[in-house]
Amino acid sequence: MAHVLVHMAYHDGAATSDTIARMLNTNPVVVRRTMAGLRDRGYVTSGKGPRGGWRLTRPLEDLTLLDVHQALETASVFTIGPTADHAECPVEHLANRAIAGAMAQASAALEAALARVRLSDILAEGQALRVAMDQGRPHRCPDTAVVEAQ
Amino acid sequence: MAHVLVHMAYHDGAATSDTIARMLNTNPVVVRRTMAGLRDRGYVTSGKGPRGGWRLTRPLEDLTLLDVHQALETASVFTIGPTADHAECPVEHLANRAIAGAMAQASAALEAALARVRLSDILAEGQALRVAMDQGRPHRCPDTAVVEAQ
DNA sequence: TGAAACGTAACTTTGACTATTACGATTCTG
DNA sequence: CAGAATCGTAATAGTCAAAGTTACGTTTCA
Repeated sequence: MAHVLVHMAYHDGAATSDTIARMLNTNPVVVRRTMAGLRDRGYVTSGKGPRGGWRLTRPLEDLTLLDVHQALETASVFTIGPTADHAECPVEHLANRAIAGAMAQASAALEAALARVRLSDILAEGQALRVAMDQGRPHRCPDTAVVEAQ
Repeated sequence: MAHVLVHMAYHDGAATSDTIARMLNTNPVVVRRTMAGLRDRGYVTSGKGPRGGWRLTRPLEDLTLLDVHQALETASVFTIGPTADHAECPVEHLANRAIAGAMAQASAALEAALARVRLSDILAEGQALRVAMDQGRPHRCPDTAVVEAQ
């Protein structure tokens, strides 16, 4: 999604779910479901009807990867974690607490790292690319020429 | 598994896959598959035949949660991560790099936190429990009386 | 020798996530 | 106003990896 938001910033007009779906090799309904999280937080707006679609409400400087992540987050970020096989076993309890503590530290580190990256920073490492996009020269995702065309 | 290893340390003789499976509410084959990772690293040994089963090869002081985690790790620890929808889109490339960087930092934090916890530390917070276990008074996982019995 | 264990391949089940279909509601344009 | 373009969302189906099962071979002890 970060990828999509960057494209949107350099794209005139709204981006339809259909267009974005092609960018992500997925389906417009999935895009709507996903973008809904961003809309709930006010980062984008959606419009119906012709000329409708999705628009950024703020510059890329004002969005961090953490913002995006939290807007989309559904479940835990980790594939591991404490279990509840025997909730009453005191050994398991203590083990779970130790593991949860480690995960909390990792989680905090992840959020801090994501918060450090503004979406505008993403292009910073690709100077040539940024210049091209600032000048309106269309950049295209392969196989989705539609996206930046128009 | 950390939970199981602690139990094993206070348990005379070997623990069979079947016994461990009951502790985890799972199946002996799954236990063997999982314990294999620990055996490969030399943290436990397995024996066949009567009196066979799993045994710790070292005291809990010499095992950290990181050791256990790395022994069992199969895939990524994260449920999120960079995609490869359009490998050739430079914007996606840069976005992926930024995300991968954040994940690497979180991953390092997780490993550091896990490394700080020795399995012997797990019982440290439950003094009364530790004393009971040190004195050989059987502690039992509910529904798995078998485990510490004998 | 026979029962107790592990080792492992093969197959099945489960569950979460993704994709699809369908249809209603809204909005723009001519 | 008609009609097409879009989003919103419920319901259903598909996908895939992890977990669970079954089956059977091998080893080891008494």
